[in-house]
Amino acid sequence: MKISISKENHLKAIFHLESDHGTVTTNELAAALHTRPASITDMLKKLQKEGLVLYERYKGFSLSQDGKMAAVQIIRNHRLWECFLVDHLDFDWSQVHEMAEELEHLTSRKLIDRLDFFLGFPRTDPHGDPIPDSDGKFTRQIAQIPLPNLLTGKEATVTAIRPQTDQILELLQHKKIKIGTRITIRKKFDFDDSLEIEVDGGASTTVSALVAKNIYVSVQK
Amino acid sequence: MKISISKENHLKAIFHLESDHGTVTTNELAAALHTRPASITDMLKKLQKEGLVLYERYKGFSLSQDGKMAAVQIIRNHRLWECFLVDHLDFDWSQVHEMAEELEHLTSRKLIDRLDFFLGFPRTDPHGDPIPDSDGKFTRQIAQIPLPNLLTGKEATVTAIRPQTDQILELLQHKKIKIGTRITIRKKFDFDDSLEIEVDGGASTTVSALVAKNIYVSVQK
DNA sequence: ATTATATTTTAGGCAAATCTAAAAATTTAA
DNA sequence: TTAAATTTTTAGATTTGCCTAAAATATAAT
Ligand SMILES: [Mn+2]
Ligand SMILES: [Mn+2]
Ligand SMILES: [Mn+2]
Ligand SMILES: [Mn+2]
Repeated sequence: MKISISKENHLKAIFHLESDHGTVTTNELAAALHTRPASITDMLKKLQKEGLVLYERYKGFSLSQDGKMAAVQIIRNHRLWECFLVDHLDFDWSQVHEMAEELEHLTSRKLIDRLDFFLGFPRTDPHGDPIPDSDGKFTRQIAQIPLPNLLTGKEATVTAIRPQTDQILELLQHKKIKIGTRITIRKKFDFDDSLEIEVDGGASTTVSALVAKNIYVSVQK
Repeated sequence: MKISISKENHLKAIFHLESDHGTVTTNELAAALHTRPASITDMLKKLQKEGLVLYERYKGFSLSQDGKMAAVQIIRNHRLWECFLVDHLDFDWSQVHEMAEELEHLTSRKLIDRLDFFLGFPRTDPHGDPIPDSDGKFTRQIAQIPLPNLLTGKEATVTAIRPQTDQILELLQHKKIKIGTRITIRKKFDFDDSLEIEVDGGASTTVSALVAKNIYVSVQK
């Protein structure tokens, strides 16, 4: 009935890779989990026996419905704990991932549901990623676009940074940009695709095309 | 360097049994951990090799200084998480132990120290047990006595319930007695050693000798 | 002081999760 | 369409944490 921590990590990784590029391979999964392809094959056979993945040797694999549900639950745990760490223990988003990697495996369903209540049912984690509800349903996310696609002069809210590296975090922290920050593009420079932006209706600053591409914003709400 | 969850559980159990009756035996430890004596011997050999216990075959064993420090750290984690669960997630003390049993094994020292801060550096957990500080030092506890030893008419504060079973908790919950409750003995009945007590300066109630013996109180503070 | 009882340890095994090296299957390229 | 390269799987080990059954040791009772 209860899934081991290692199995949970495998299911979660499959889920993420599947969401990203529709399909997963043994090698990719091994890389994602810092393990070896042979170990993945071993684990896959066990997960299949438990009905958590559909697997045919040499042909590929994917999560079963049960596997998907299990994965989503862990992702929910992970993201809710990240909220707790950032909002209440005052960590910043670059630090919380590791800790959440452990916290996500706690087995009490009631604990996580109460935590959700305590946090006020947040809809996204500190990185802007959506948090599924207790039944595993992701609420429709508000449409988000990469910052370079935003029309000049139109105000928008930062909803995600992706991918989240320590380096971009450091840069954005310095420029006072985070999830929830309001941004308006003042000027687009065709020369290098850098942008001059206004941050929270105050000072202006310039970001490179690379930085801009990693910032996702939403014009609604 | 890092101690496995199972080893942490062993160290903690040894610590508790040692504190209780000064010494621990293989059988006791096996019972406490719901495992077999042979498994204890195996584990003891490993813990000795790592310098966490002092062990001589057939002669007995005890925690080394390192082992003691590790155990205290886990106990700190356990009790701080119990505080969080009761004070912020609104669980009651009978429910938190299991969850804390998992939470205590999280590896981030910084996490637990921030949690401590978030909680306001509590000195005892919801069961009245003392919480060591980040360096593993237990602050001197205020003197506590079993309720039957309290003088009639002298007001005191409930500081602990021991042992904590679900049954006594249920009873005390019904009578609105918990850690921090103020109690004054109004009458001691010699016939069965039951006590008539006043709870929080309000209504009076009667508790049996057995119940009274499990309630610890402090007159100071 | 023997003998009986209880405790503790060894011997041998098993399941989970990993690994390396080698074999098998698939995919890509010539 | 065969050969080469890549991917995936098997075979065989290892480590950790636990088990049962049997042997060793210590303790208690005649
Ligand atoms: Mn994890
Ligand atoms: Mn996240
Ligand atoms: Mn535990
Ligand atoms: Mn406690």
